[in-house]
Amino acid sequence: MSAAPELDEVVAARLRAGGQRFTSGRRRIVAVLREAAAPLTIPQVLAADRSLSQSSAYRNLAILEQAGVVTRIVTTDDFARYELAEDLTEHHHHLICSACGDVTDFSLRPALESDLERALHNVARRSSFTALGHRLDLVGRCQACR
Amino acid sequence: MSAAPELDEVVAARLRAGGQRFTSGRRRIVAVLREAAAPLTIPQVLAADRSLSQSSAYRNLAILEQAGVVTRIVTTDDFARYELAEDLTEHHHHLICSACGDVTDFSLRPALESDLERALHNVARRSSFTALGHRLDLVGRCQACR
DNA sequence: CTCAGTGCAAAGGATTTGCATGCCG
DNA sequence: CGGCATGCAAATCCTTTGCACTGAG
Repeated sequence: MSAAPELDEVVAARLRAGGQRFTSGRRRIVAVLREAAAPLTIPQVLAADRSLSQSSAYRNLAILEQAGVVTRIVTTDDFARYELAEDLTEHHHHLICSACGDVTDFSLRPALESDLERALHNVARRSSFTALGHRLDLVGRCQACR
Repeated sequence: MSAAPELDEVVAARLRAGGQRFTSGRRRIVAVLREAAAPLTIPQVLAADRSLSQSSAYRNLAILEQAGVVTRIVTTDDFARYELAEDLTEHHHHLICSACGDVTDFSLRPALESDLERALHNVARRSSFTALGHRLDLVGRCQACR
């Protein structure tokens, strides 16, 4: 056991709000994602905790996503990746390798970030969209795929 | 409106550069994408031009992507979407509906856009990544999905 | 003629689902 | 006890591929 006992509480609360339980399988998934430095594919999640079963992992990640606990991202390969929701960690962006689909995190200068935020708010207001958030990815080649 | 005959020439040139031909099937796909206001799924492309066959559409879009003529994007649903490459149109961003996966285009104030560009360049330089471009999406709900 | 491009049908593969069983509340 | 969660295996469905044929050069 380690850090952030509060994370578990927030997660439990969000699940409860959706009429869902914070079962041990879901707990283990959240634990894996918390330790990860970047979004993980489901095979990676399964590899990180062999006691998880594939179908339950898929099912539980879908439920955790609905509960607003995790976010699903899709890059260039055939695997979806999951990470903890931004408000459970910190706002950040992704460096995506266009060759292998792998992902690394990065952040922007706060000043620029808030300019961006403001501009996007205006865009959303002018459109018929209800904005929920934004996503900024830097696309390139990772060292391995260079 | 009519036409940009020059678009065809650029496309032909890029295909030739990769040792590929600009066949009629590929020509029809490019025509469909040129008319579209937003990225299209392959079913949408096929519906727009019934003379296209599914497997060739998949194959040709993959080839057009390699040739740098189109870009493949993935949103939240199960369908990949394609649009003409940015340098064949104009740099723009996407409003993505998190419910149905549909996409609309938008642009940013040029000043902000270039600040962003600069910042991302720095990020890339500091990482072990070779930057190829960036992607900024606004995620929300479209009018239809609420 | 040759070989890339095409279309059909069948295969591939990540993700989803049916069903019987186990466990939390 | 009742119902949701789980795990296995089978089904789903977008996408890819094998193969025979056609057409451009």
